[in-house]
Amino acid sequence: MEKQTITIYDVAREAAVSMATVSRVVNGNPNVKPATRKKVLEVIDRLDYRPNAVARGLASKKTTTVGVIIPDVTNVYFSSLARGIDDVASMYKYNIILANSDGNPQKEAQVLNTLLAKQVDGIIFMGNNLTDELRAQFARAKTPIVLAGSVDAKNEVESVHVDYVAAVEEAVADLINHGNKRVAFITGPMSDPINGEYRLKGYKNVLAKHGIEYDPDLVFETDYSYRAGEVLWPALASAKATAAFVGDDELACGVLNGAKDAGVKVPAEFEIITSNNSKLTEIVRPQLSSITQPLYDIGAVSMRFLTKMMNKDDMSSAEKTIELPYGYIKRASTK
Amino acid sequence: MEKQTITIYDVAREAAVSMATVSRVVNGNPNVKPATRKKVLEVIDRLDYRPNAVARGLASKKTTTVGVIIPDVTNVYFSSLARGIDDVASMYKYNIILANSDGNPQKEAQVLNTLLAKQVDGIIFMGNNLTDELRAQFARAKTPIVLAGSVDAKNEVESVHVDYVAAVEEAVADLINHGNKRVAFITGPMSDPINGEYRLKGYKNVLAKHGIEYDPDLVFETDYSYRAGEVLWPALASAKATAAFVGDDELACGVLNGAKDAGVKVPAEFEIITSNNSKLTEIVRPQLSSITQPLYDIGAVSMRFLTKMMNKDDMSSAEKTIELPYGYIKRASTK
DNA sequence: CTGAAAGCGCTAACAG
DNA sequence: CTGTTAGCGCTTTCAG
Repeated sequence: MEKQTITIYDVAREAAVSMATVSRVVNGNPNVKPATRKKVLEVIDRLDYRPNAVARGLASKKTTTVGVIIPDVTNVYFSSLARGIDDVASMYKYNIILANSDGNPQKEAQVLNTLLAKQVDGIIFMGNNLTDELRAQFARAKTPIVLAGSVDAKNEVESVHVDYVAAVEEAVADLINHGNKRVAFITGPMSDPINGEYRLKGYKNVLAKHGIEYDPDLVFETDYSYRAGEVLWPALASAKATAAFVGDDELACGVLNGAKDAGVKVPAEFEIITSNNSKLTEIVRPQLSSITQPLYDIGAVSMRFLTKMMNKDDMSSAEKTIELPYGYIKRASTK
Repeated sequence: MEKQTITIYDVAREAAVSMATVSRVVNGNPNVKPATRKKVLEVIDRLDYRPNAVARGLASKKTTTVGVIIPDVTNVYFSSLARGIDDVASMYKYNIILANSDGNPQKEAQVLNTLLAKQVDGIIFMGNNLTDELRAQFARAKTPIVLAGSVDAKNEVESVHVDYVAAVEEAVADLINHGNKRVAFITGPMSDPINGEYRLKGYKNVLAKHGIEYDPDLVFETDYSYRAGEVLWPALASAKATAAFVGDDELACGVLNGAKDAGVKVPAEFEIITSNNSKLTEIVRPQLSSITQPLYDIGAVSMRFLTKMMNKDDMSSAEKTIELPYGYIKRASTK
């Protein structure tokens, strides 16, 4: 019942060379005579030798694995990022340790700790709200970190995302150009700077640009759920909103269905623009017009960025923030 | 610029004890005098010492990380399982290395290899179709493995899932009881035994039980996509189907919308039952009746199962297969 | 209850 | 081009 692990030493003995040589061929070091390389390779194959990555990690101080902190894999927004991350990670021979945090600062801190204990070479963080404590922990850790699809309000840690301000400006401007004077602003928690800072700023900007006064009654802060949107209609109606910008697709589907269930015609009587262009936007009827974000790419670029940071210790020259282009797709929920 | 890592040795020196003692307190070994424990703890705290999990892994031959092979995190079915897995994993102090395989046998084999190289303590595999080669690789590896929400047609590998045969029987029986004589069977690839073997068997069973002849024209093998379902209506119509069992929610949404767009009334003229009860079922109109599977629980139970396997080497007594109960929820897409 | 010492399997100088 | 020799940081007997 023993777990007869065969080691580099076994290979060395069988091939009648030193461990160093075996190590060299395993790591593709060119300084090995083709003949001996061939011999070693044969033995490796015969013995079915598989290098122990843990030992290698201890000796080389590199684990070729990166930690990924995600609020919830079940959320398509984040899982899309995660997919992008994993794809380029494996492209660069890295593996991903995935940990759900529920956006809970306590869990995030805890997870970050075990990730560091496991000696990950880098970390990708997705989270709505970067607390000061966490930022401090990041600073202390000498491990490269990048925020994916998230922002650091204080801009201290590197990140990749889209220009949320501009995206919202464009969306809301469209709504206003359709004649809407009262456009609702519906998002998740304002504690997330994406909502409370950038998107809101964009919203206010366009309003000002069009000489419309900002009315707090048109701002709805909810959580990111279908249900939250579904029950929102009465409130929207009494606020006399005739259109809405929504910060999340699931939430938008709820708003849409809530309105429809109340007999409201979309887009004739009420227009909706959502933010993530996930599959949901095409599944509901009418299909939702949406800001488009290159979710997969944000993940992919984040990981690519991280690989660069993990290679050179000198990143001083590079920008801390990478902004990817957003877009807009018109569907049937707007005129 | 140096990465001043502080080790167990530093702690030992500062606390004026041996490494062994430090190790004991770190690992909660009771054989330490409270006084010395306290002293060590203080030093650990003062030095901000964090045990190196890699070194620990090498010495103890346990990494407290398990590998998770998933077709695509972006798919809600699988990400739900993954969430369940991660939650109980972290409950047991394990971390997850998550790797996407796209259900591609080659990638699966490759990923499995690197997972083993990284000395994971166990593996959870989600995949549609377990090839013989992979099964062989599993057998060779001395690492515990369990299939989550997936089946091994040959029943050699431990797994947890629902009774697919019975679930489909129930769903289709319901449709037949509503007077439907021609019920379509729409699923993803038949190469997945869940579809080609279990579900299809369930479908045929009920048909037989109700004296209805099996008609291959009513069987639609597509891929798991919204689009695939959307374009299916013409074929369904010409096959004279009046109801359908669908093996995937996204696919079902496509079928539903395709039918609706063709002016078909659901459920009056066409009934639909889908299989995974994901959020999608509640977002479309009419909402979809669905078989319910405890996805999160399947993941959670799989991981729990795995922890048991990782602890005792003796698993001979236990069942290889854990079957979780499925359910059925009636919504508006059936009469 | 505590310490000494031998590795875990591999990489990385450093010689040659 | 190849071998020797130290470790990497921690766990784990084995003594005492």
